[in-house]
Amino acid sequence: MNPPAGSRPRAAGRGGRPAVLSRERIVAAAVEILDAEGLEALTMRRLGTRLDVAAMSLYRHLPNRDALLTALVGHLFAEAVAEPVPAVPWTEALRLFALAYRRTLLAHPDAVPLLATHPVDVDTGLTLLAGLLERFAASGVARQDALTAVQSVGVYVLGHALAQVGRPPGTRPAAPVADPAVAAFYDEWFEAGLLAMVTGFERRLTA
Amino acid sequence: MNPPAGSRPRAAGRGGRPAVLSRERIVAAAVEILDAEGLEALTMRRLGTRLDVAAMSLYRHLPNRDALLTALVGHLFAEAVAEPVPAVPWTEALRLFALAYRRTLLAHPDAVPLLATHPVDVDTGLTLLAGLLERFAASGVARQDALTAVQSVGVYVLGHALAQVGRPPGTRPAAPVADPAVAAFYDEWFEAGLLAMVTGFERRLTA
DNA sequence: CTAGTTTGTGTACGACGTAAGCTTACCTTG
DNA sequence: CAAGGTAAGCTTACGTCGTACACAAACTAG
Repeated sequence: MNPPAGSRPRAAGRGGRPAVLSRERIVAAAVEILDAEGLEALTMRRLGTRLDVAAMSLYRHLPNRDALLTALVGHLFAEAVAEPVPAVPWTEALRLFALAYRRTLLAHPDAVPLLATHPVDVDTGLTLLAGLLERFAASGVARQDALTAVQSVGVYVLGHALAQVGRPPGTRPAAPVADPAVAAFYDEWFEAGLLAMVTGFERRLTA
Repeated sequence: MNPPAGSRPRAAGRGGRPAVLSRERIVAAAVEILDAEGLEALTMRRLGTRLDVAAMSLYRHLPNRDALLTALVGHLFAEAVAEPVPAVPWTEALRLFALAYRRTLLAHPDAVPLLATHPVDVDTGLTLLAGLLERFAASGVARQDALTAVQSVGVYVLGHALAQVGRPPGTRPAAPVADPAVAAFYDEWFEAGLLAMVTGFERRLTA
């Protein structure tokens, strides 16, 4: 999926010093730091060190730290909904979306507050969700109603993940909630809320 | 509700310099700064200035900034669910909770990311929601099911508010979304998701 | 070789959270 | 009233953060 290590992203423009950095490389390194050490460790200097580069060099590719976080959010959201949507009824597709989104969020617990704070660009989001929206269209559900259902579920998944990964203060290790009983509790709660919402929409949107 | 301005919170202990500060006064000032100038402006120095006090004085009442934010969250959540719960069926009480919670969140848009990041202490939260939970009990709904429903709705409300107040970068004024068409869009979306969830739970929890 | 262009670097500034020790203003005891 | 105790607020200082600005390096085109 990546070019062989050692190759360099060739700029489109003509001359100039060859770039050792790129937006993607920066974002990927940011995700690694985030997963390994948490949000507080994700500073420009630390990220520079990780990439063997001065902190200021990052600003050639991103206008500021907030843009980095936004890019990171987009990256993770794309990862979450990357799988193609199978040809199933929209209720099932909606469930699959919720599960995949949640799986990604829980795989990157320290990113969840970022998803909450830096909303995914709406146009980008809708493009990524085109496959899902098509399942609604295939059943004759109006686009507006489909958007409402998808957004509502998305918002529920994010909110639920926030509740699950939220720790009192800055408890770092951010234990992956090794305790299986706790995990089961959240799983069941998640399922119940999701089921309620999906069946609620199903009743409303099917004639 | 407040003692006449000028009175000072008398400490319980014996001697000592009279306190001009108190946790409540600090939290109240923090809310004012947050509403007027946003989260970024809510620094310890700025808060000190607002209270005519050195920044370090705040640390006599709070261990660190994060504790301030947590206290602020608790304050707002309590404000949100302060109203007594009327003797209505749980489906209606659940709707009322959702509306009141959302109203508070939208009244303090810059606090929404904080609510997302600093979870309300669960025991405190359940105490504040006792009236609501009692409506479920009155209909014979098991406590566990009631908790699931309430938490699910709470999570949905918060997630929805995040989506509504979330701005691209650090767009400050944080316009109260003066545009009524935009507000109506979010209102309708909110209602649709809430209705789906409540009716979904209703079908499951009523024999 | 020279000029042009892009990328990475070094230095520096202002703001932040907050640790440590000092001062102030009250109460109690004599 | 004087002396001591004690809690609240203040001053100073440190380390870290994001990032502005001017410069050096590494390439391509002529």
